[in-house]
Amino acid sequence: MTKTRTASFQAIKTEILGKIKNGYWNPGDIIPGEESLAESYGCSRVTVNRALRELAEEGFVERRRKSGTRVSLNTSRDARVQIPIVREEIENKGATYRYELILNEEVVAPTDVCRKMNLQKGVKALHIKCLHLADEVPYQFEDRWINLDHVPAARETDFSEVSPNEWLVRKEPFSEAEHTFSAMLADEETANMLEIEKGDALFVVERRTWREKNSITSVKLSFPGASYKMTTRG
Amino acid sequence: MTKTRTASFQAIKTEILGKIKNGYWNPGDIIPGEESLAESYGCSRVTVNRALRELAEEGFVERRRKSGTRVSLNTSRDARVQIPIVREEIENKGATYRYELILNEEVVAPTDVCRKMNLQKGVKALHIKCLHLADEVPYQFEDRWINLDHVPAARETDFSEVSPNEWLVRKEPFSEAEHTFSAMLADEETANMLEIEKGDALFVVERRTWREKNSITSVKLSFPGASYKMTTRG
DNA sequence: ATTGATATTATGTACATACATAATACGTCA
DNA sequence: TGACGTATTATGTATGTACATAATATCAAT
Repeated sequence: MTKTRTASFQAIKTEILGKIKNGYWNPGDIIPGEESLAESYGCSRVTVNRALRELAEEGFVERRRKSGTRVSLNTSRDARVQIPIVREEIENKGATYRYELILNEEVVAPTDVCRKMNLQKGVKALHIKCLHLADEVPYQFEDRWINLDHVPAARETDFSEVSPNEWLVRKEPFSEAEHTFSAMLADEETANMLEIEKGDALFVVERRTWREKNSITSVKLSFPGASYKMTTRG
Repeated sequence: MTKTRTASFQAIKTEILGKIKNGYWNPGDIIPGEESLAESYGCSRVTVNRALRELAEEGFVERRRKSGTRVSLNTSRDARVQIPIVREEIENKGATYRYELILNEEVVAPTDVCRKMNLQKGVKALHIKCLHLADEVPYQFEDRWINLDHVPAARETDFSEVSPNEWLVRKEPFSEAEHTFSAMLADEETANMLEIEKGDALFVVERRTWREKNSITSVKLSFPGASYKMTTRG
């Protein structure tokens, strides 16, 4: 058992993580208790506790009272994806952002939208279509529905100036969201908008947004598959 | 300022999060210091510290010494994606998993693979292609390269029995990975393998795996875009 | 044997306290 | 005015202590 000089929870974290990564402890193995680790690292149990707690949050170990701490069996991988605001994504690439409103009307929501947004059948909702361009090249086509019951202010908003996404982010900053990624072939409308061929590949992100169980918006974002990639960090 | 009865860091977390979500504190606002919160919640500063620290980790607030804690401007959204092992993904759907090895040869890696895996030009690597089926229907086509310098044991492994992914997960459980998602059109080989048409949409996950800066493997996983969706939790 | 009460144990949380550290504010000196 | 050192301040971390809680182990009663 190696002994470290300093006794910071960070150092202990990396120390333990190292032993996990280099196979000193294998998946499924039980690692020593907090008390005993504290002693061998020459620090208090609380410090070891924090190190182990964070390692558990990060998925390296699993902890159970009475049983102890064991190295995770690590069956699935967790990846964090950052889903930026289009404008920032484009500007970060050094390109000029432009936004174009295509459609903005209050209509009865179709069945699939009602289902996704938990709407009563026959209820009207705000339907918005718009296009985001990078250096005048179509970058993302957005097809959105907004629940007017929970976001009535959307009715009086001029979406030819602000994109609905940025408006909503400011209006409902801390809503919950679910994202779905998929690939599909471009239909005629989307192809026209993105200036690609019908039948080209699309990378599609669908996002549903809620605030305290109340559906706020549902949006389908289409990217030209040939040029778009989404990468995880870490 | 509402006063909670119990003084647990969890309760304080939800209390503060509530005030952020319902707009009592807006993005950019500074929230009271730990000391003052501790007093108003009737607990110690350490407890408030933990609540705020976790809120910061979760992205709701940003903290800086001396300046204090402020509500995040929340410009981009973070989503966590779970990338499961194919076999488990299929079995969790209640389908029967089958695996088929298509190709397994040690050859000179092409330029793009060398670049991705940081290999010397002209170096040999292990090239594996295989297919994962759910109830005998092709589900995922896998095209993988393994760095034999860092995983020499792969040379003597019989990949007709174990899939390379599962073998690697057991061999190198805590490696780092980078994932890239994209959409493309199926080429002839992939279409044949997945029993779809050439030109159909593919959802593609590319994963590069490292262990302490050493490239281990690089894999391209292709799913029929029409049937595959990947969804985030939380 | 099965059940149920009880002891044991490892982790989980809380607190008072102390010191560390980063960033800002401020006042002095040139 | 501007540069630089110092005080101030809010967060960051560490420790000893205490009690809470969940899960297992143990043992007695039926």
